[in-house]
Amino acid sequence: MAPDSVREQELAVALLRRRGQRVTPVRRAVIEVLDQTTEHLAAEEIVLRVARTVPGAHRASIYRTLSSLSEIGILTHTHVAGAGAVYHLTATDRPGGEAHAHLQCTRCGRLLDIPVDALRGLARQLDRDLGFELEPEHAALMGVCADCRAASDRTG
Amino acid sequence: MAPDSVREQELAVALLRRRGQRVTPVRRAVIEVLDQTTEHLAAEEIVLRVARTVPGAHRASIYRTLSSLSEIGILTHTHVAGAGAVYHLTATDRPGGEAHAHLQCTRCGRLLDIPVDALRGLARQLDRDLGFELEPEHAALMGVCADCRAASDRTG
DNA sequence: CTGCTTGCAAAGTGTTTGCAGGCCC
DNA sequence: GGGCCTGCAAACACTTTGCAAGCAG
Repeated sequence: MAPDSVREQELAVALLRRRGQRVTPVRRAVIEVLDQTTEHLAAEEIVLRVARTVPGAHRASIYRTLSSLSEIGILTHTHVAGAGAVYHLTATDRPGGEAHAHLQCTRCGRLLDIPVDALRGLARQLDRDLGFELEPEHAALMGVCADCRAASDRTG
Repeated sequence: MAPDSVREQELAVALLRRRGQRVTPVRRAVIEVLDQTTEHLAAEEIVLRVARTVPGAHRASIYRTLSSLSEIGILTHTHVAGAGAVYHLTATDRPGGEAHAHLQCTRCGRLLDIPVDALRGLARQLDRDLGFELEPEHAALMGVCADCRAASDRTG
């Protein structure tokens, strides 16, 4: 495991403590699982992976953990069509961990990341016009990805 | 019922026929329910309202209808956090039926409409950079609404 | 020790599916 | 009449909840 990862996990753990939350094996495991990937994992997938290090860990505890960690801001979750919520560590300075927004293809369901900067203009506009504070990381924009467009061009 | 509504429904029915789909009481009822409101209705709410005109209508049939009508393009659905999908008639020229995108508040869950024009610039950018065709009506952007921001300003 | 967290089981919500019969066209 | 749609019931996927025991601090 890269030193960066260890540091990342410790930061998260420290944040937990600072918020008066307890550091338990389940919580450590959830953080570790999410720290070991840049993917967006569904709760069920996290359950599976946590089971590898904490065999007894129960589904419900993990859901509760995901919820607590999201509240504190350690995790970010996005609701995607057809798959419930997906989770990832809130972006920090770790490599590949830049803040990003999400695009989802309505045809193939694939999830794409885009830099939050792409939404900066829109965010400013919504704030100015409606007083709405956009949370770009939380955004899930739907549409048709390049591959699926190409496919339908061929089909007619 | 306004003449506009009647015409709107007939357009939908005609479109159904044109696509070789059958026009049944359940389908008529679903279209009628959605035509009588500008709200975004959850499937379950549609089930309730359809029951008023077609008492025997079954949940499953209505879900299947919602899915068929969405495929044809008569309906548009948006996935919202914590409430599954919400449906509305695809925007046409009817009053209050302009195409719109959706904002959802992460605090209070409220759904706000914004004109699709607000996303025009972003859509162009995504198309140019990624070949991604944004479907603005399908978009559900998350953030904090003005009311909730005001509330948290007060609370600290 | 105190009480936040966990494990367990069951219920809850939202949606889908297989099948036989019914109705639209 | 042929076959798309419907009603029914059960299954499904995802998540939440009440409770007693356990462990972190």
